[in-house]
Amino acid sequence: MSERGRPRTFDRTLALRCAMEVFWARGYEGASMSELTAAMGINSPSLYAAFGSKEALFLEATELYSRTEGADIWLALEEAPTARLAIEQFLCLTAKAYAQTDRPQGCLIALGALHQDSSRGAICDDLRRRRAENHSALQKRLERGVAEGELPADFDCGAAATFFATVQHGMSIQARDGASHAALLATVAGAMAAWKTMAGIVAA
Amino acid sequence: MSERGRPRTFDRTLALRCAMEVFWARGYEGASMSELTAAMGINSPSLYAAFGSKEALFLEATELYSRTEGADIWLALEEAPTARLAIEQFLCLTAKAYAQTDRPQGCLIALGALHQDSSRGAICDDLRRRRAENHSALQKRLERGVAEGELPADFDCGAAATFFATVQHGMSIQARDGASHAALLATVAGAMAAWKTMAGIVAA
DNA sequence: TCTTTTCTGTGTTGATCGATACATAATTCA
DNA sequence: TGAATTATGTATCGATCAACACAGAAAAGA
Repeated sequence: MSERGRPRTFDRTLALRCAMEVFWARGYEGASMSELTAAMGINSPSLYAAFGSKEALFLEATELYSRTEGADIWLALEEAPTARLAIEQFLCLTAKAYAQTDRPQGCLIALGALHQDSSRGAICDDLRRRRAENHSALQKRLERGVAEGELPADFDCGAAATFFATVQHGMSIQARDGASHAALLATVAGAMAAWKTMAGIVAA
Repeated sequence: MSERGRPRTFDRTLALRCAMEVFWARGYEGASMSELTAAMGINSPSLYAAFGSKEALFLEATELYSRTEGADIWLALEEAPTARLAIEQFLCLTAKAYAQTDRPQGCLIALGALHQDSSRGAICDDLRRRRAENHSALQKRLERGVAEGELPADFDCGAAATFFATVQHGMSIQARDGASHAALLATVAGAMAAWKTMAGIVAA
């Protein structure tokens, strides 16, 4: 915990947030070191001293993204009184977040590194793991709905979680195409229209 | 139509198909010239003589992709007897295509260039235009369903087209995560579960 | 004050990027 | 056959990539 040596002249967390925005807008390999250092307001050696490598910086940036940008969405999923409201809140908050124009559109975790490359397997694996965690969170919330009697016992929580996660991923591409909040809500409405049938048919 | 000069020693169409697969797997900027020339079996000057530039090659590759890989999906959309079957076929054929393991997973047009960059606006614009065309094709098929009395007059064809197009885009990411055919069909089932509600609520 | 430690800015590294110069080979036209 | 034309292979081009060497600057401990 000592502070020997020359102190850092930049805010590490703030610099990380700037890096996150660059990765968010450009993707992992689309973000060049010069673009990153320019956005962070530091020189390349300072970046490497503070974060290790471009790859390590990206992993820290996605971790920050998960903790900040995605927090309210996944919190709402847990705290909504019913599974149906949980999914609806989850999708509506996604639509709201993806439509904001003061930041990159869509999701860093969904779009950050879709093209596998031998040299960046760790990046792809990390994002894939986070997407799998999101799917798991959806599935668990649905299973809670089953346990609480809201959904029928034979409701296929895994398949439903896959569907809603896929809709959210599609919304990232939709947002990248410049979709408005209203257009994203049209997708949400479509996804929620499936709810009644999914829960009902199995129950009937 | 003359054939003056030394004849080309490679099959231009075959080389283009190889380039298409590289772009499909790696994305536009993820595909390097050395990777492209290796896959095409030619040297860099031959590539530039035959196609002009990396950007022009990509545009030709996406055109080939549209005409070949996507053809049956969009043909089924037009030829299905009802709008409902058209959408179902559209999604089922998508699931089948995206799950094939002998080619890259997901859609080249959906995933080819998601990260806007000043130096490749033409690429993004072209793919965005093709995605908009796909949305338009879905909307027109739904409007035909309205005209033919299958769907209520006030059915929101634009919103529904947005929803189904978004589901298809999400399936590209799902496929990139290694989803099986069955997993993709779970998403299709979810999307089709929305149909009854979407058509019914408006009609009621 | 002096040593140690850590950070900063300049400048540069080898590798790779997309794209070509150039000489040669292979074909058509005259 | 010879001139014109086009493709091929080798060998690069300048620019940019991610990453780092190095010397000087700024702090703490002695």
